[in-house]
Order: sequence, then C-alpha cells, then structure tokens
Amino acid sequence: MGKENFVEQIADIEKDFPQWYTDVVIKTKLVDYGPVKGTMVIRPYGYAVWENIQSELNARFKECGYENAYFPLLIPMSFFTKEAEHVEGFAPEVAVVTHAGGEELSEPLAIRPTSETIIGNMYSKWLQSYRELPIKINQWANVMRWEKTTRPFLRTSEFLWHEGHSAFATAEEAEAETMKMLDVYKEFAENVLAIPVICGRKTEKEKFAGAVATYGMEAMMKDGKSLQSGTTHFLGQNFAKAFDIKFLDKDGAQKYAHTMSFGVSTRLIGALIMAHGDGRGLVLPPPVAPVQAVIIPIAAKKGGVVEACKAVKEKLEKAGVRVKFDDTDSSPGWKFNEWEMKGVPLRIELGPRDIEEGKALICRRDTLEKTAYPLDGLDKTVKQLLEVVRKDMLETARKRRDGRIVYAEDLDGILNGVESGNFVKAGWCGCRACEDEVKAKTAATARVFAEGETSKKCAVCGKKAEHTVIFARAY
RNA sequence: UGAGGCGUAGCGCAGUUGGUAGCGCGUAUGGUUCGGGACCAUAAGGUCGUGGGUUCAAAUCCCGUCGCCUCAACCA
Repeated sequence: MGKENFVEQIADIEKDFPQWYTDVVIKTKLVDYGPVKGTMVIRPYGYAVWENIQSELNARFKECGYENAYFPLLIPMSFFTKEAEHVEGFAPEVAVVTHAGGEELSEPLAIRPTSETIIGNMYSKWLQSYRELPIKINQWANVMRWEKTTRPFLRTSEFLWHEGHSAFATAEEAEAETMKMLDVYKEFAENVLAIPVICGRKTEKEKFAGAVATYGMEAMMKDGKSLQSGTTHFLGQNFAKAFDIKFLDKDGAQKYAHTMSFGVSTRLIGALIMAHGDGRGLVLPPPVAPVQAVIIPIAAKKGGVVEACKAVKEKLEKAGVRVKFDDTDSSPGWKFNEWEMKGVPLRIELGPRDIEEGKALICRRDTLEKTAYPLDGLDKTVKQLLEVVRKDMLETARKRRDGRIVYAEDLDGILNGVESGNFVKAGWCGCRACEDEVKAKTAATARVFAEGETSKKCAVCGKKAEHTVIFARAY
C-alpha cells in the first residue's frame, strides 16, 4: 500500500476537523459505536486513557479529603421535582424506567443524569451534628442524558464521569471548596493532560440547573472552539432545603448545610484529542498515554535485534515506563505510522546499525524529532524525555491558545473573532437579552467571566459593562 | 427536532435504458523482505441496512422504516 492510501485513512485536520475527529477516535480504536443510538463502547485503548485519568484524579481528590463511594443508578422521579430549577433543567434529557419485573412501576425511576438528588437524600439521613461536617464524597459512575445528537466522548447518551459532592456548615466553606476544586481541575488539566485551561464563573444562562453559581474550565480545541472540560457548582442551600440536609449546630440551632458538587467526564478524552492531535492522528500527553514508549525493531530477523529490544523493554519497565515492544510482522514503516496515529509519545527504533553503535533512535511524537541516544542509561533518557514532552506539549498548547485570544468592542468584533477561530473577550452589561443576542448573531456563547478584567461598555447594547466575558463557539 | 449527506465483503468505494455483484486495502497460508504504511503466489469473505410494492426479473424504480455522519438548537 502506498503513502496515498494512508493519507486517506483520516480526514485532513485542516479541511474537515469534525471528520478528522471521528476518523481518529474510531481508527485508533479508542471507541466504537454501540448498537443503541448515542452510546459508545470505550475500547481497551480508550479505557486505558480513562484509567490513567482516574488514578491521577483519585490521588488529588483523596488529598483533598474525599472518599469514594457508590450511589444507585436509579432515582425516584419524585426526587427531581424537589428542586424547581433542577427538574426544569434536566427533565428533557432524563431516561425513565417505567417497567420492571414484567409490571408497570408504581413510581417511575429516573436513570441518573447526575446525583445531587439521591446524594442529597442520603446526606439528609446521615447528617445530624456539625461535628460530622464537612462530608466529602466522590463517586465514579456512569450517567445518562438523552441527548438529541451525539459524538463519541463529546456528547453521548451514557458517559462515565466522577462527581464529587460535599456539604459544609457555612456558605463560605462551601464556596471556598468550589474554588479549590476548580483549582485542582486546572492543575490536573495543565500538568497531566497538558491542556491550558481558562477557569471562571459561568453566566446565569450557562450555570448548572439548581446551582447558586457554576464555575467552568474551558479548553481551546485546535479548531478554535471551546470545550467545557469540567465544572464546579456552589449549590448554596438549594439542595439542602429541597432534601432537608440539616444539622444541629454549636449554638443548638437546626441549620441547613451548604453544598457543592463538581465533575469531569470522559469528555476529557475528547479534549485531549482535539487539543493536541495533528494530521497524523493522536498526540497523547505522557502521563495518560496507555503506551508511553513503543519499541520498533528494524530487520528483526537479523541476529540480536529482538534480544536487544527485549532488553530495552525490560529496562524501561523496571524504570516504571509503560512500554510496548511491537514484534508483529508488519514493516517498520507501517508501525511508525500506526503508533504515530495512536499518539504514543516516544518511539524507539532499534536495528542492527544502532546495536552496533550502542545507540537507539528515539522519535518524539509531539515534534517528530529523531535523535540517537546511547543504549546505556536509556531508561533515564526516556523518563527525562517523557517529562520534556509533557512540558513542551503544555507550552505549545498555551502559546497556540494565547495567540488566539482577541478583544472585541462590538458584535461584529465578536463575530469576526470567533469566525477566525478565536476566543473573544468582550464587555457585557449582564442582561440576558444581550447574551442571547451574541449567540443569535455569532453562534458564540459566554464561556466564563474573565477574572480581574473590566471592559467599559457592553459589546451588544453599549451600556456600562458589568463583566468581561470570554465568548467562543463551543462543543 | 430543523437542514444536508450516506447505508453494497472487516474498511474505503464502483456498480441507472432493471438481467442475478466487482475493485483497492485488510484478513488467512507459504515464501522473499524490513531505517517512513514492501513484494509474489494462493485462498476465504456479500440474504446489497430493513419491511413492503411494481416487474418474468430489483443493489438499481416507488412507498415506509431503522441507523450513521455533518451543521443548527440542548448539555459534561
């Protein structure tokens, strides 16, 4: 097969980004479509990425005092009606079980779209005294939201996520936790996923149904669109009042708790793909790459090559590197392209020539640079390179994003900005009509408030600006 | 849900005056190869998404239906 055929395997990233995305997720075997509309099978390669994300996040959550637990998938429908905004926001996309055991159920059961309600219900049973606060529980689970149209990782009927739920005695603590977990997300996104993110508060229109305030972490994809990659919600006493989460305080008074919640989902995998990928396919950041280094033998049947590869593999495994030795029959060129498409951070080429010279050729996926390194101490070299790649990927992504943030004074400015694939900062008076106007005219939405910046006038109505908002087209 | 596109071998596709299905890649076996998707030989693989209709005859024409992709609206 010639080069031309390979190029046809994935769509041109410049010309057809959506198709490129679909091609990449399917061809690299991250996912496959499930038999039910809107569902996806997360295949071993994709699930391995998720497991790495989970273990990095778990470590951070536990450091913040969270314990993992598991709440039921099925939630009584009546729970949803207890918080007015919540039911309004989620009702259209909730899947409901009406029959079981061959009979119609007396009360329909919702398949959780999120667990504030059932967790609120349980917290109310458990909580008695201020001494038991704060409660900090995280759960890893699947949730279901019946979306109209879907795309693997970005929007599917069922997806995997984590949701952290905590309850505090005071609003200040709950609010502080909301900000703290947003910082945890940011640190994780940047240092683990190598994705620079912009964090900030969401507008009323964009906030979580039932929250007092929602904060989001927005990441820029290569087409200039924004992907909401994580959110934290300050719920105030909304859910505490709806579910009767009360405690006896020091002063002997019964008080409602203040709660917050936060979550990130398998959508993060979509973020990885679209923030780092290139014309050859995936580019995975080393901390979450299922395979961090792949060893490709050249002229494998020549004496000593396989042995040398195995020796390098063993050495790297001992050093804690996730390494694969590709000893299949395909030609080296085929393997180069295959593993590049799969985004493996480092490729180690080892042939008779290298072995003679006591060296190995290492190719970085992010820059495609090839350099020969001594076999002696290769484990240390690889570990260092993985760290370099991680940092460089973050820097590269940061520069790309920073070069694509522009300011606008009016609607035309916002439109021009987003059409050229930028995030646009603009003033906003704070009224819903102006926010809707931006969306109607530019297809861009208010992503988050830009912290510490104040514009003079609203880009839509020209009145005094209350906020500076980052507008972008979003997934 | 609105607009557009598409369902033929695992993947990508060809196949209209309707006549009983083909190409490339991949797969299997054997051999030669191996520093950017190698080559030769042989072979396996299809109720043409699905239901109905027209016809002597349907992948092809008509009606319904299901699914997928993109854009728009909603969301992690």
